[in-house]
Amino acid sequence: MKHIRETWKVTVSEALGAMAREKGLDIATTVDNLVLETPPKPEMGDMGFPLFVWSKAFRMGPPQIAIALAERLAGVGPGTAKAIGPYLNIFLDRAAVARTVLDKSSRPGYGSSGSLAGTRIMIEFSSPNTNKPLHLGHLRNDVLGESVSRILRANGAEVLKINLINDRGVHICKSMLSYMAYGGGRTPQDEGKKSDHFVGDYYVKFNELKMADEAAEEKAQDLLVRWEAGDAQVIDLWKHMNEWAVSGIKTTYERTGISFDKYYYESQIYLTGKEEVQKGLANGAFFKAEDGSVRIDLSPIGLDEKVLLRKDGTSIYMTQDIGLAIHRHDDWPFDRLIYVVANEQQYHFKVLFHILERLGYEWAKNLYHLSYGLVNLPEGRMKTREGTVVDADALLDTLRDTALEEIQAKGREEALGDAADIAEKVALGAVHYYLIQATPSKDMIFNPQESLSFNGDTGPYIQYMGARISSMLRKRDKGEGKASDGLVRPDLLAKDAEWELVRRIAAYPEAVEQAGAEYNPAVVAAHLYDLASAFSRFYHDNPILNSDDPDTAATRLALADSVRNVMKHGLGLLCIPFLEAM
RNA sequence: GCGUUCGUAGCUCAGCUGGAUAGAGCGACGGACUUCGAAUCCGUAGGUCGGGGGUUCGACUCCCUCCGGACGCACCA
Repeated sequence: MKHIRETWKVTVSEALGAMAREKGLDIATTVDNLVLETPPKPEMGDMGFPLFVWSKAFRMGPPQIAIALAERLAGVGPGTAKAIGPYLNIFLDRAAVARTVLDKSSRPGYGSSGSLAGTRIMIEFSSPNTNKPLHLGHLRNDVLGESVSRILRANGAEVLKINLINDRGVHICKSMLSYMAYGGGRTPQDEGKKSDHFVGDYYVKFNELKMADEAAEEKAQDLLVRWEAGDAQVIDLWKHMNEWAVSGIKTTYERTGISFDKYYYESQIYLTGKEEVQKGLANGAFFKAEDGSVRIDLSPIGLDEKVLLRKDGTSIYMTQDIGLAIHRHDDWPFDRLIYVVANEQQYHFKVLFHILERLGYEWAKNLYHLSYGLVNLPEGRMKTREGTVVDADALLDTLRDTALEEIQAKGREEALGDAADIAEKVALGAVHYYLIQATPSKDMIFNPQESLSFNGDTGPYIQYMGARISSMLRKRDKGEGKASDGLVRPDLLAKDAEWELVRRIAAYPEAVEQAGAEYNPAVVAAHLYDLASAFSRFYHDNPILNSDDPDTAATRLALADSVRNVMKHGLGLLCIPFLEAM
């Protein structure tokens, strides 16, 4: 489909150029000046060139230009050019296009491309703290990062997914201190709790501790100092609690299908970057302030000053990130490094990227902050202090249970075999789709009930369409219907109803490409929903397996199979399980 | 105060980077199961695209300005 568009762009720009020469006009008629879009209605054609811009130069009305072009291009293909008002629209040869689309889309990798072949992209996401379990906000980060990674890979990029575990700092010490006070040496196993929740509960209990002990905050600070000094007792406890937290978090990753190629631990790298700052001081990128701290003047980007090393020489968050970025580029030279981090840190990244540029790293321009918005609830904002944070595991459990109830209510347990497993996958599809369908940069409201709804723009709806098609194909394979007596005939797909599906299948690879270029999985999500709903309409109105005519049955089943292939591929990119039945 | 960002149907979101009559879903109302799974489908109502200027043949889209929300503006991470 894409090459057809490119061909027509060249054809039309050349025709415009020829027209200009004949009229003795000097007009720049390059392909770049041509806009090609999709007409709002299928009966207007498959693609169209608006001709308004050429009006002045040619001293002709756009409709006249359209007519002149259509005459000039009579007989030129692929398809036919027609003047429709101020537009030159292209009507494709549906049977011919259907033939190639059906052929391509019946192959496994359909939707993948090489548009990013040869590029190495590092992507950092999730980056949890080890003092509490994952919550709804993390789920957005995780599915965004994982999905973008998969989309980039589908476009041919070499991707390295990394996770920076935030395993040190005062917040970690707080849960440790709380455990020292209330834990009594107990383990997650003792209490029968998922280990990250076990740790998180002590972090919450720190609030109680503060009530009981006014010096709690100071003691936490003190614990941090002892940790940095390598105090054996502190380190030992830290290791235990950290392991509990991390292993629990990894369990949730497994549950949601998130994975990483490499883990970085803040405890191991928090001292890096100091040398780099010294180098910057030496070459004049930074300066030493009167109080002895090392700073950078950010006036070139309209900001103030930023401290990079405290007067006592200790480093801060920024220092660490400078060192880490350089370290990573040495480790694995990338063409692009994407940080999937909430939008509240956009200032941090703006400064970080600028600093790296000032330090003279030309690759600094290849750093990108994939900023995403907060997830709120219909009831309002999630607040840690008010205990309104939605725990990721609990949310998935609730949705899974609701889905299971629905399966039971429909009496489909028998047909499914492992109903609990299906319910879990529906829950996952519900959450992931809901989180991914909104534009990443915007804040969003997550409505759990709505996400699980089986009709509307949801994950389960798309899963359901996939299951229905799968069901049909199973029946064909068992010999039901007349399809096996028929031939697949693409010419039967030229009617509006079928063509609607063909063009969506044809456009799918471009959606994947666009999603990759924009780092926006929502593009794929929207495409899948459109496809699913178009298919739903189609099979409601038209018999497929049960067509009386064998050729029609065979052809429509082939079309359904292609729809299914696209869904499978697309849902895979969005971390949503494809279901054969539900 | 400064910076970034968002404001589209009652609610949740799209809108192909400036083009054809601004679209979906939910909710509301009304329809469709002796037929491939009704966890579905169809129809109706609902809009001054936050307000006002400007650029353009053409603006939800670009510029300015005001209003409203969010987030930042640490020697926290």
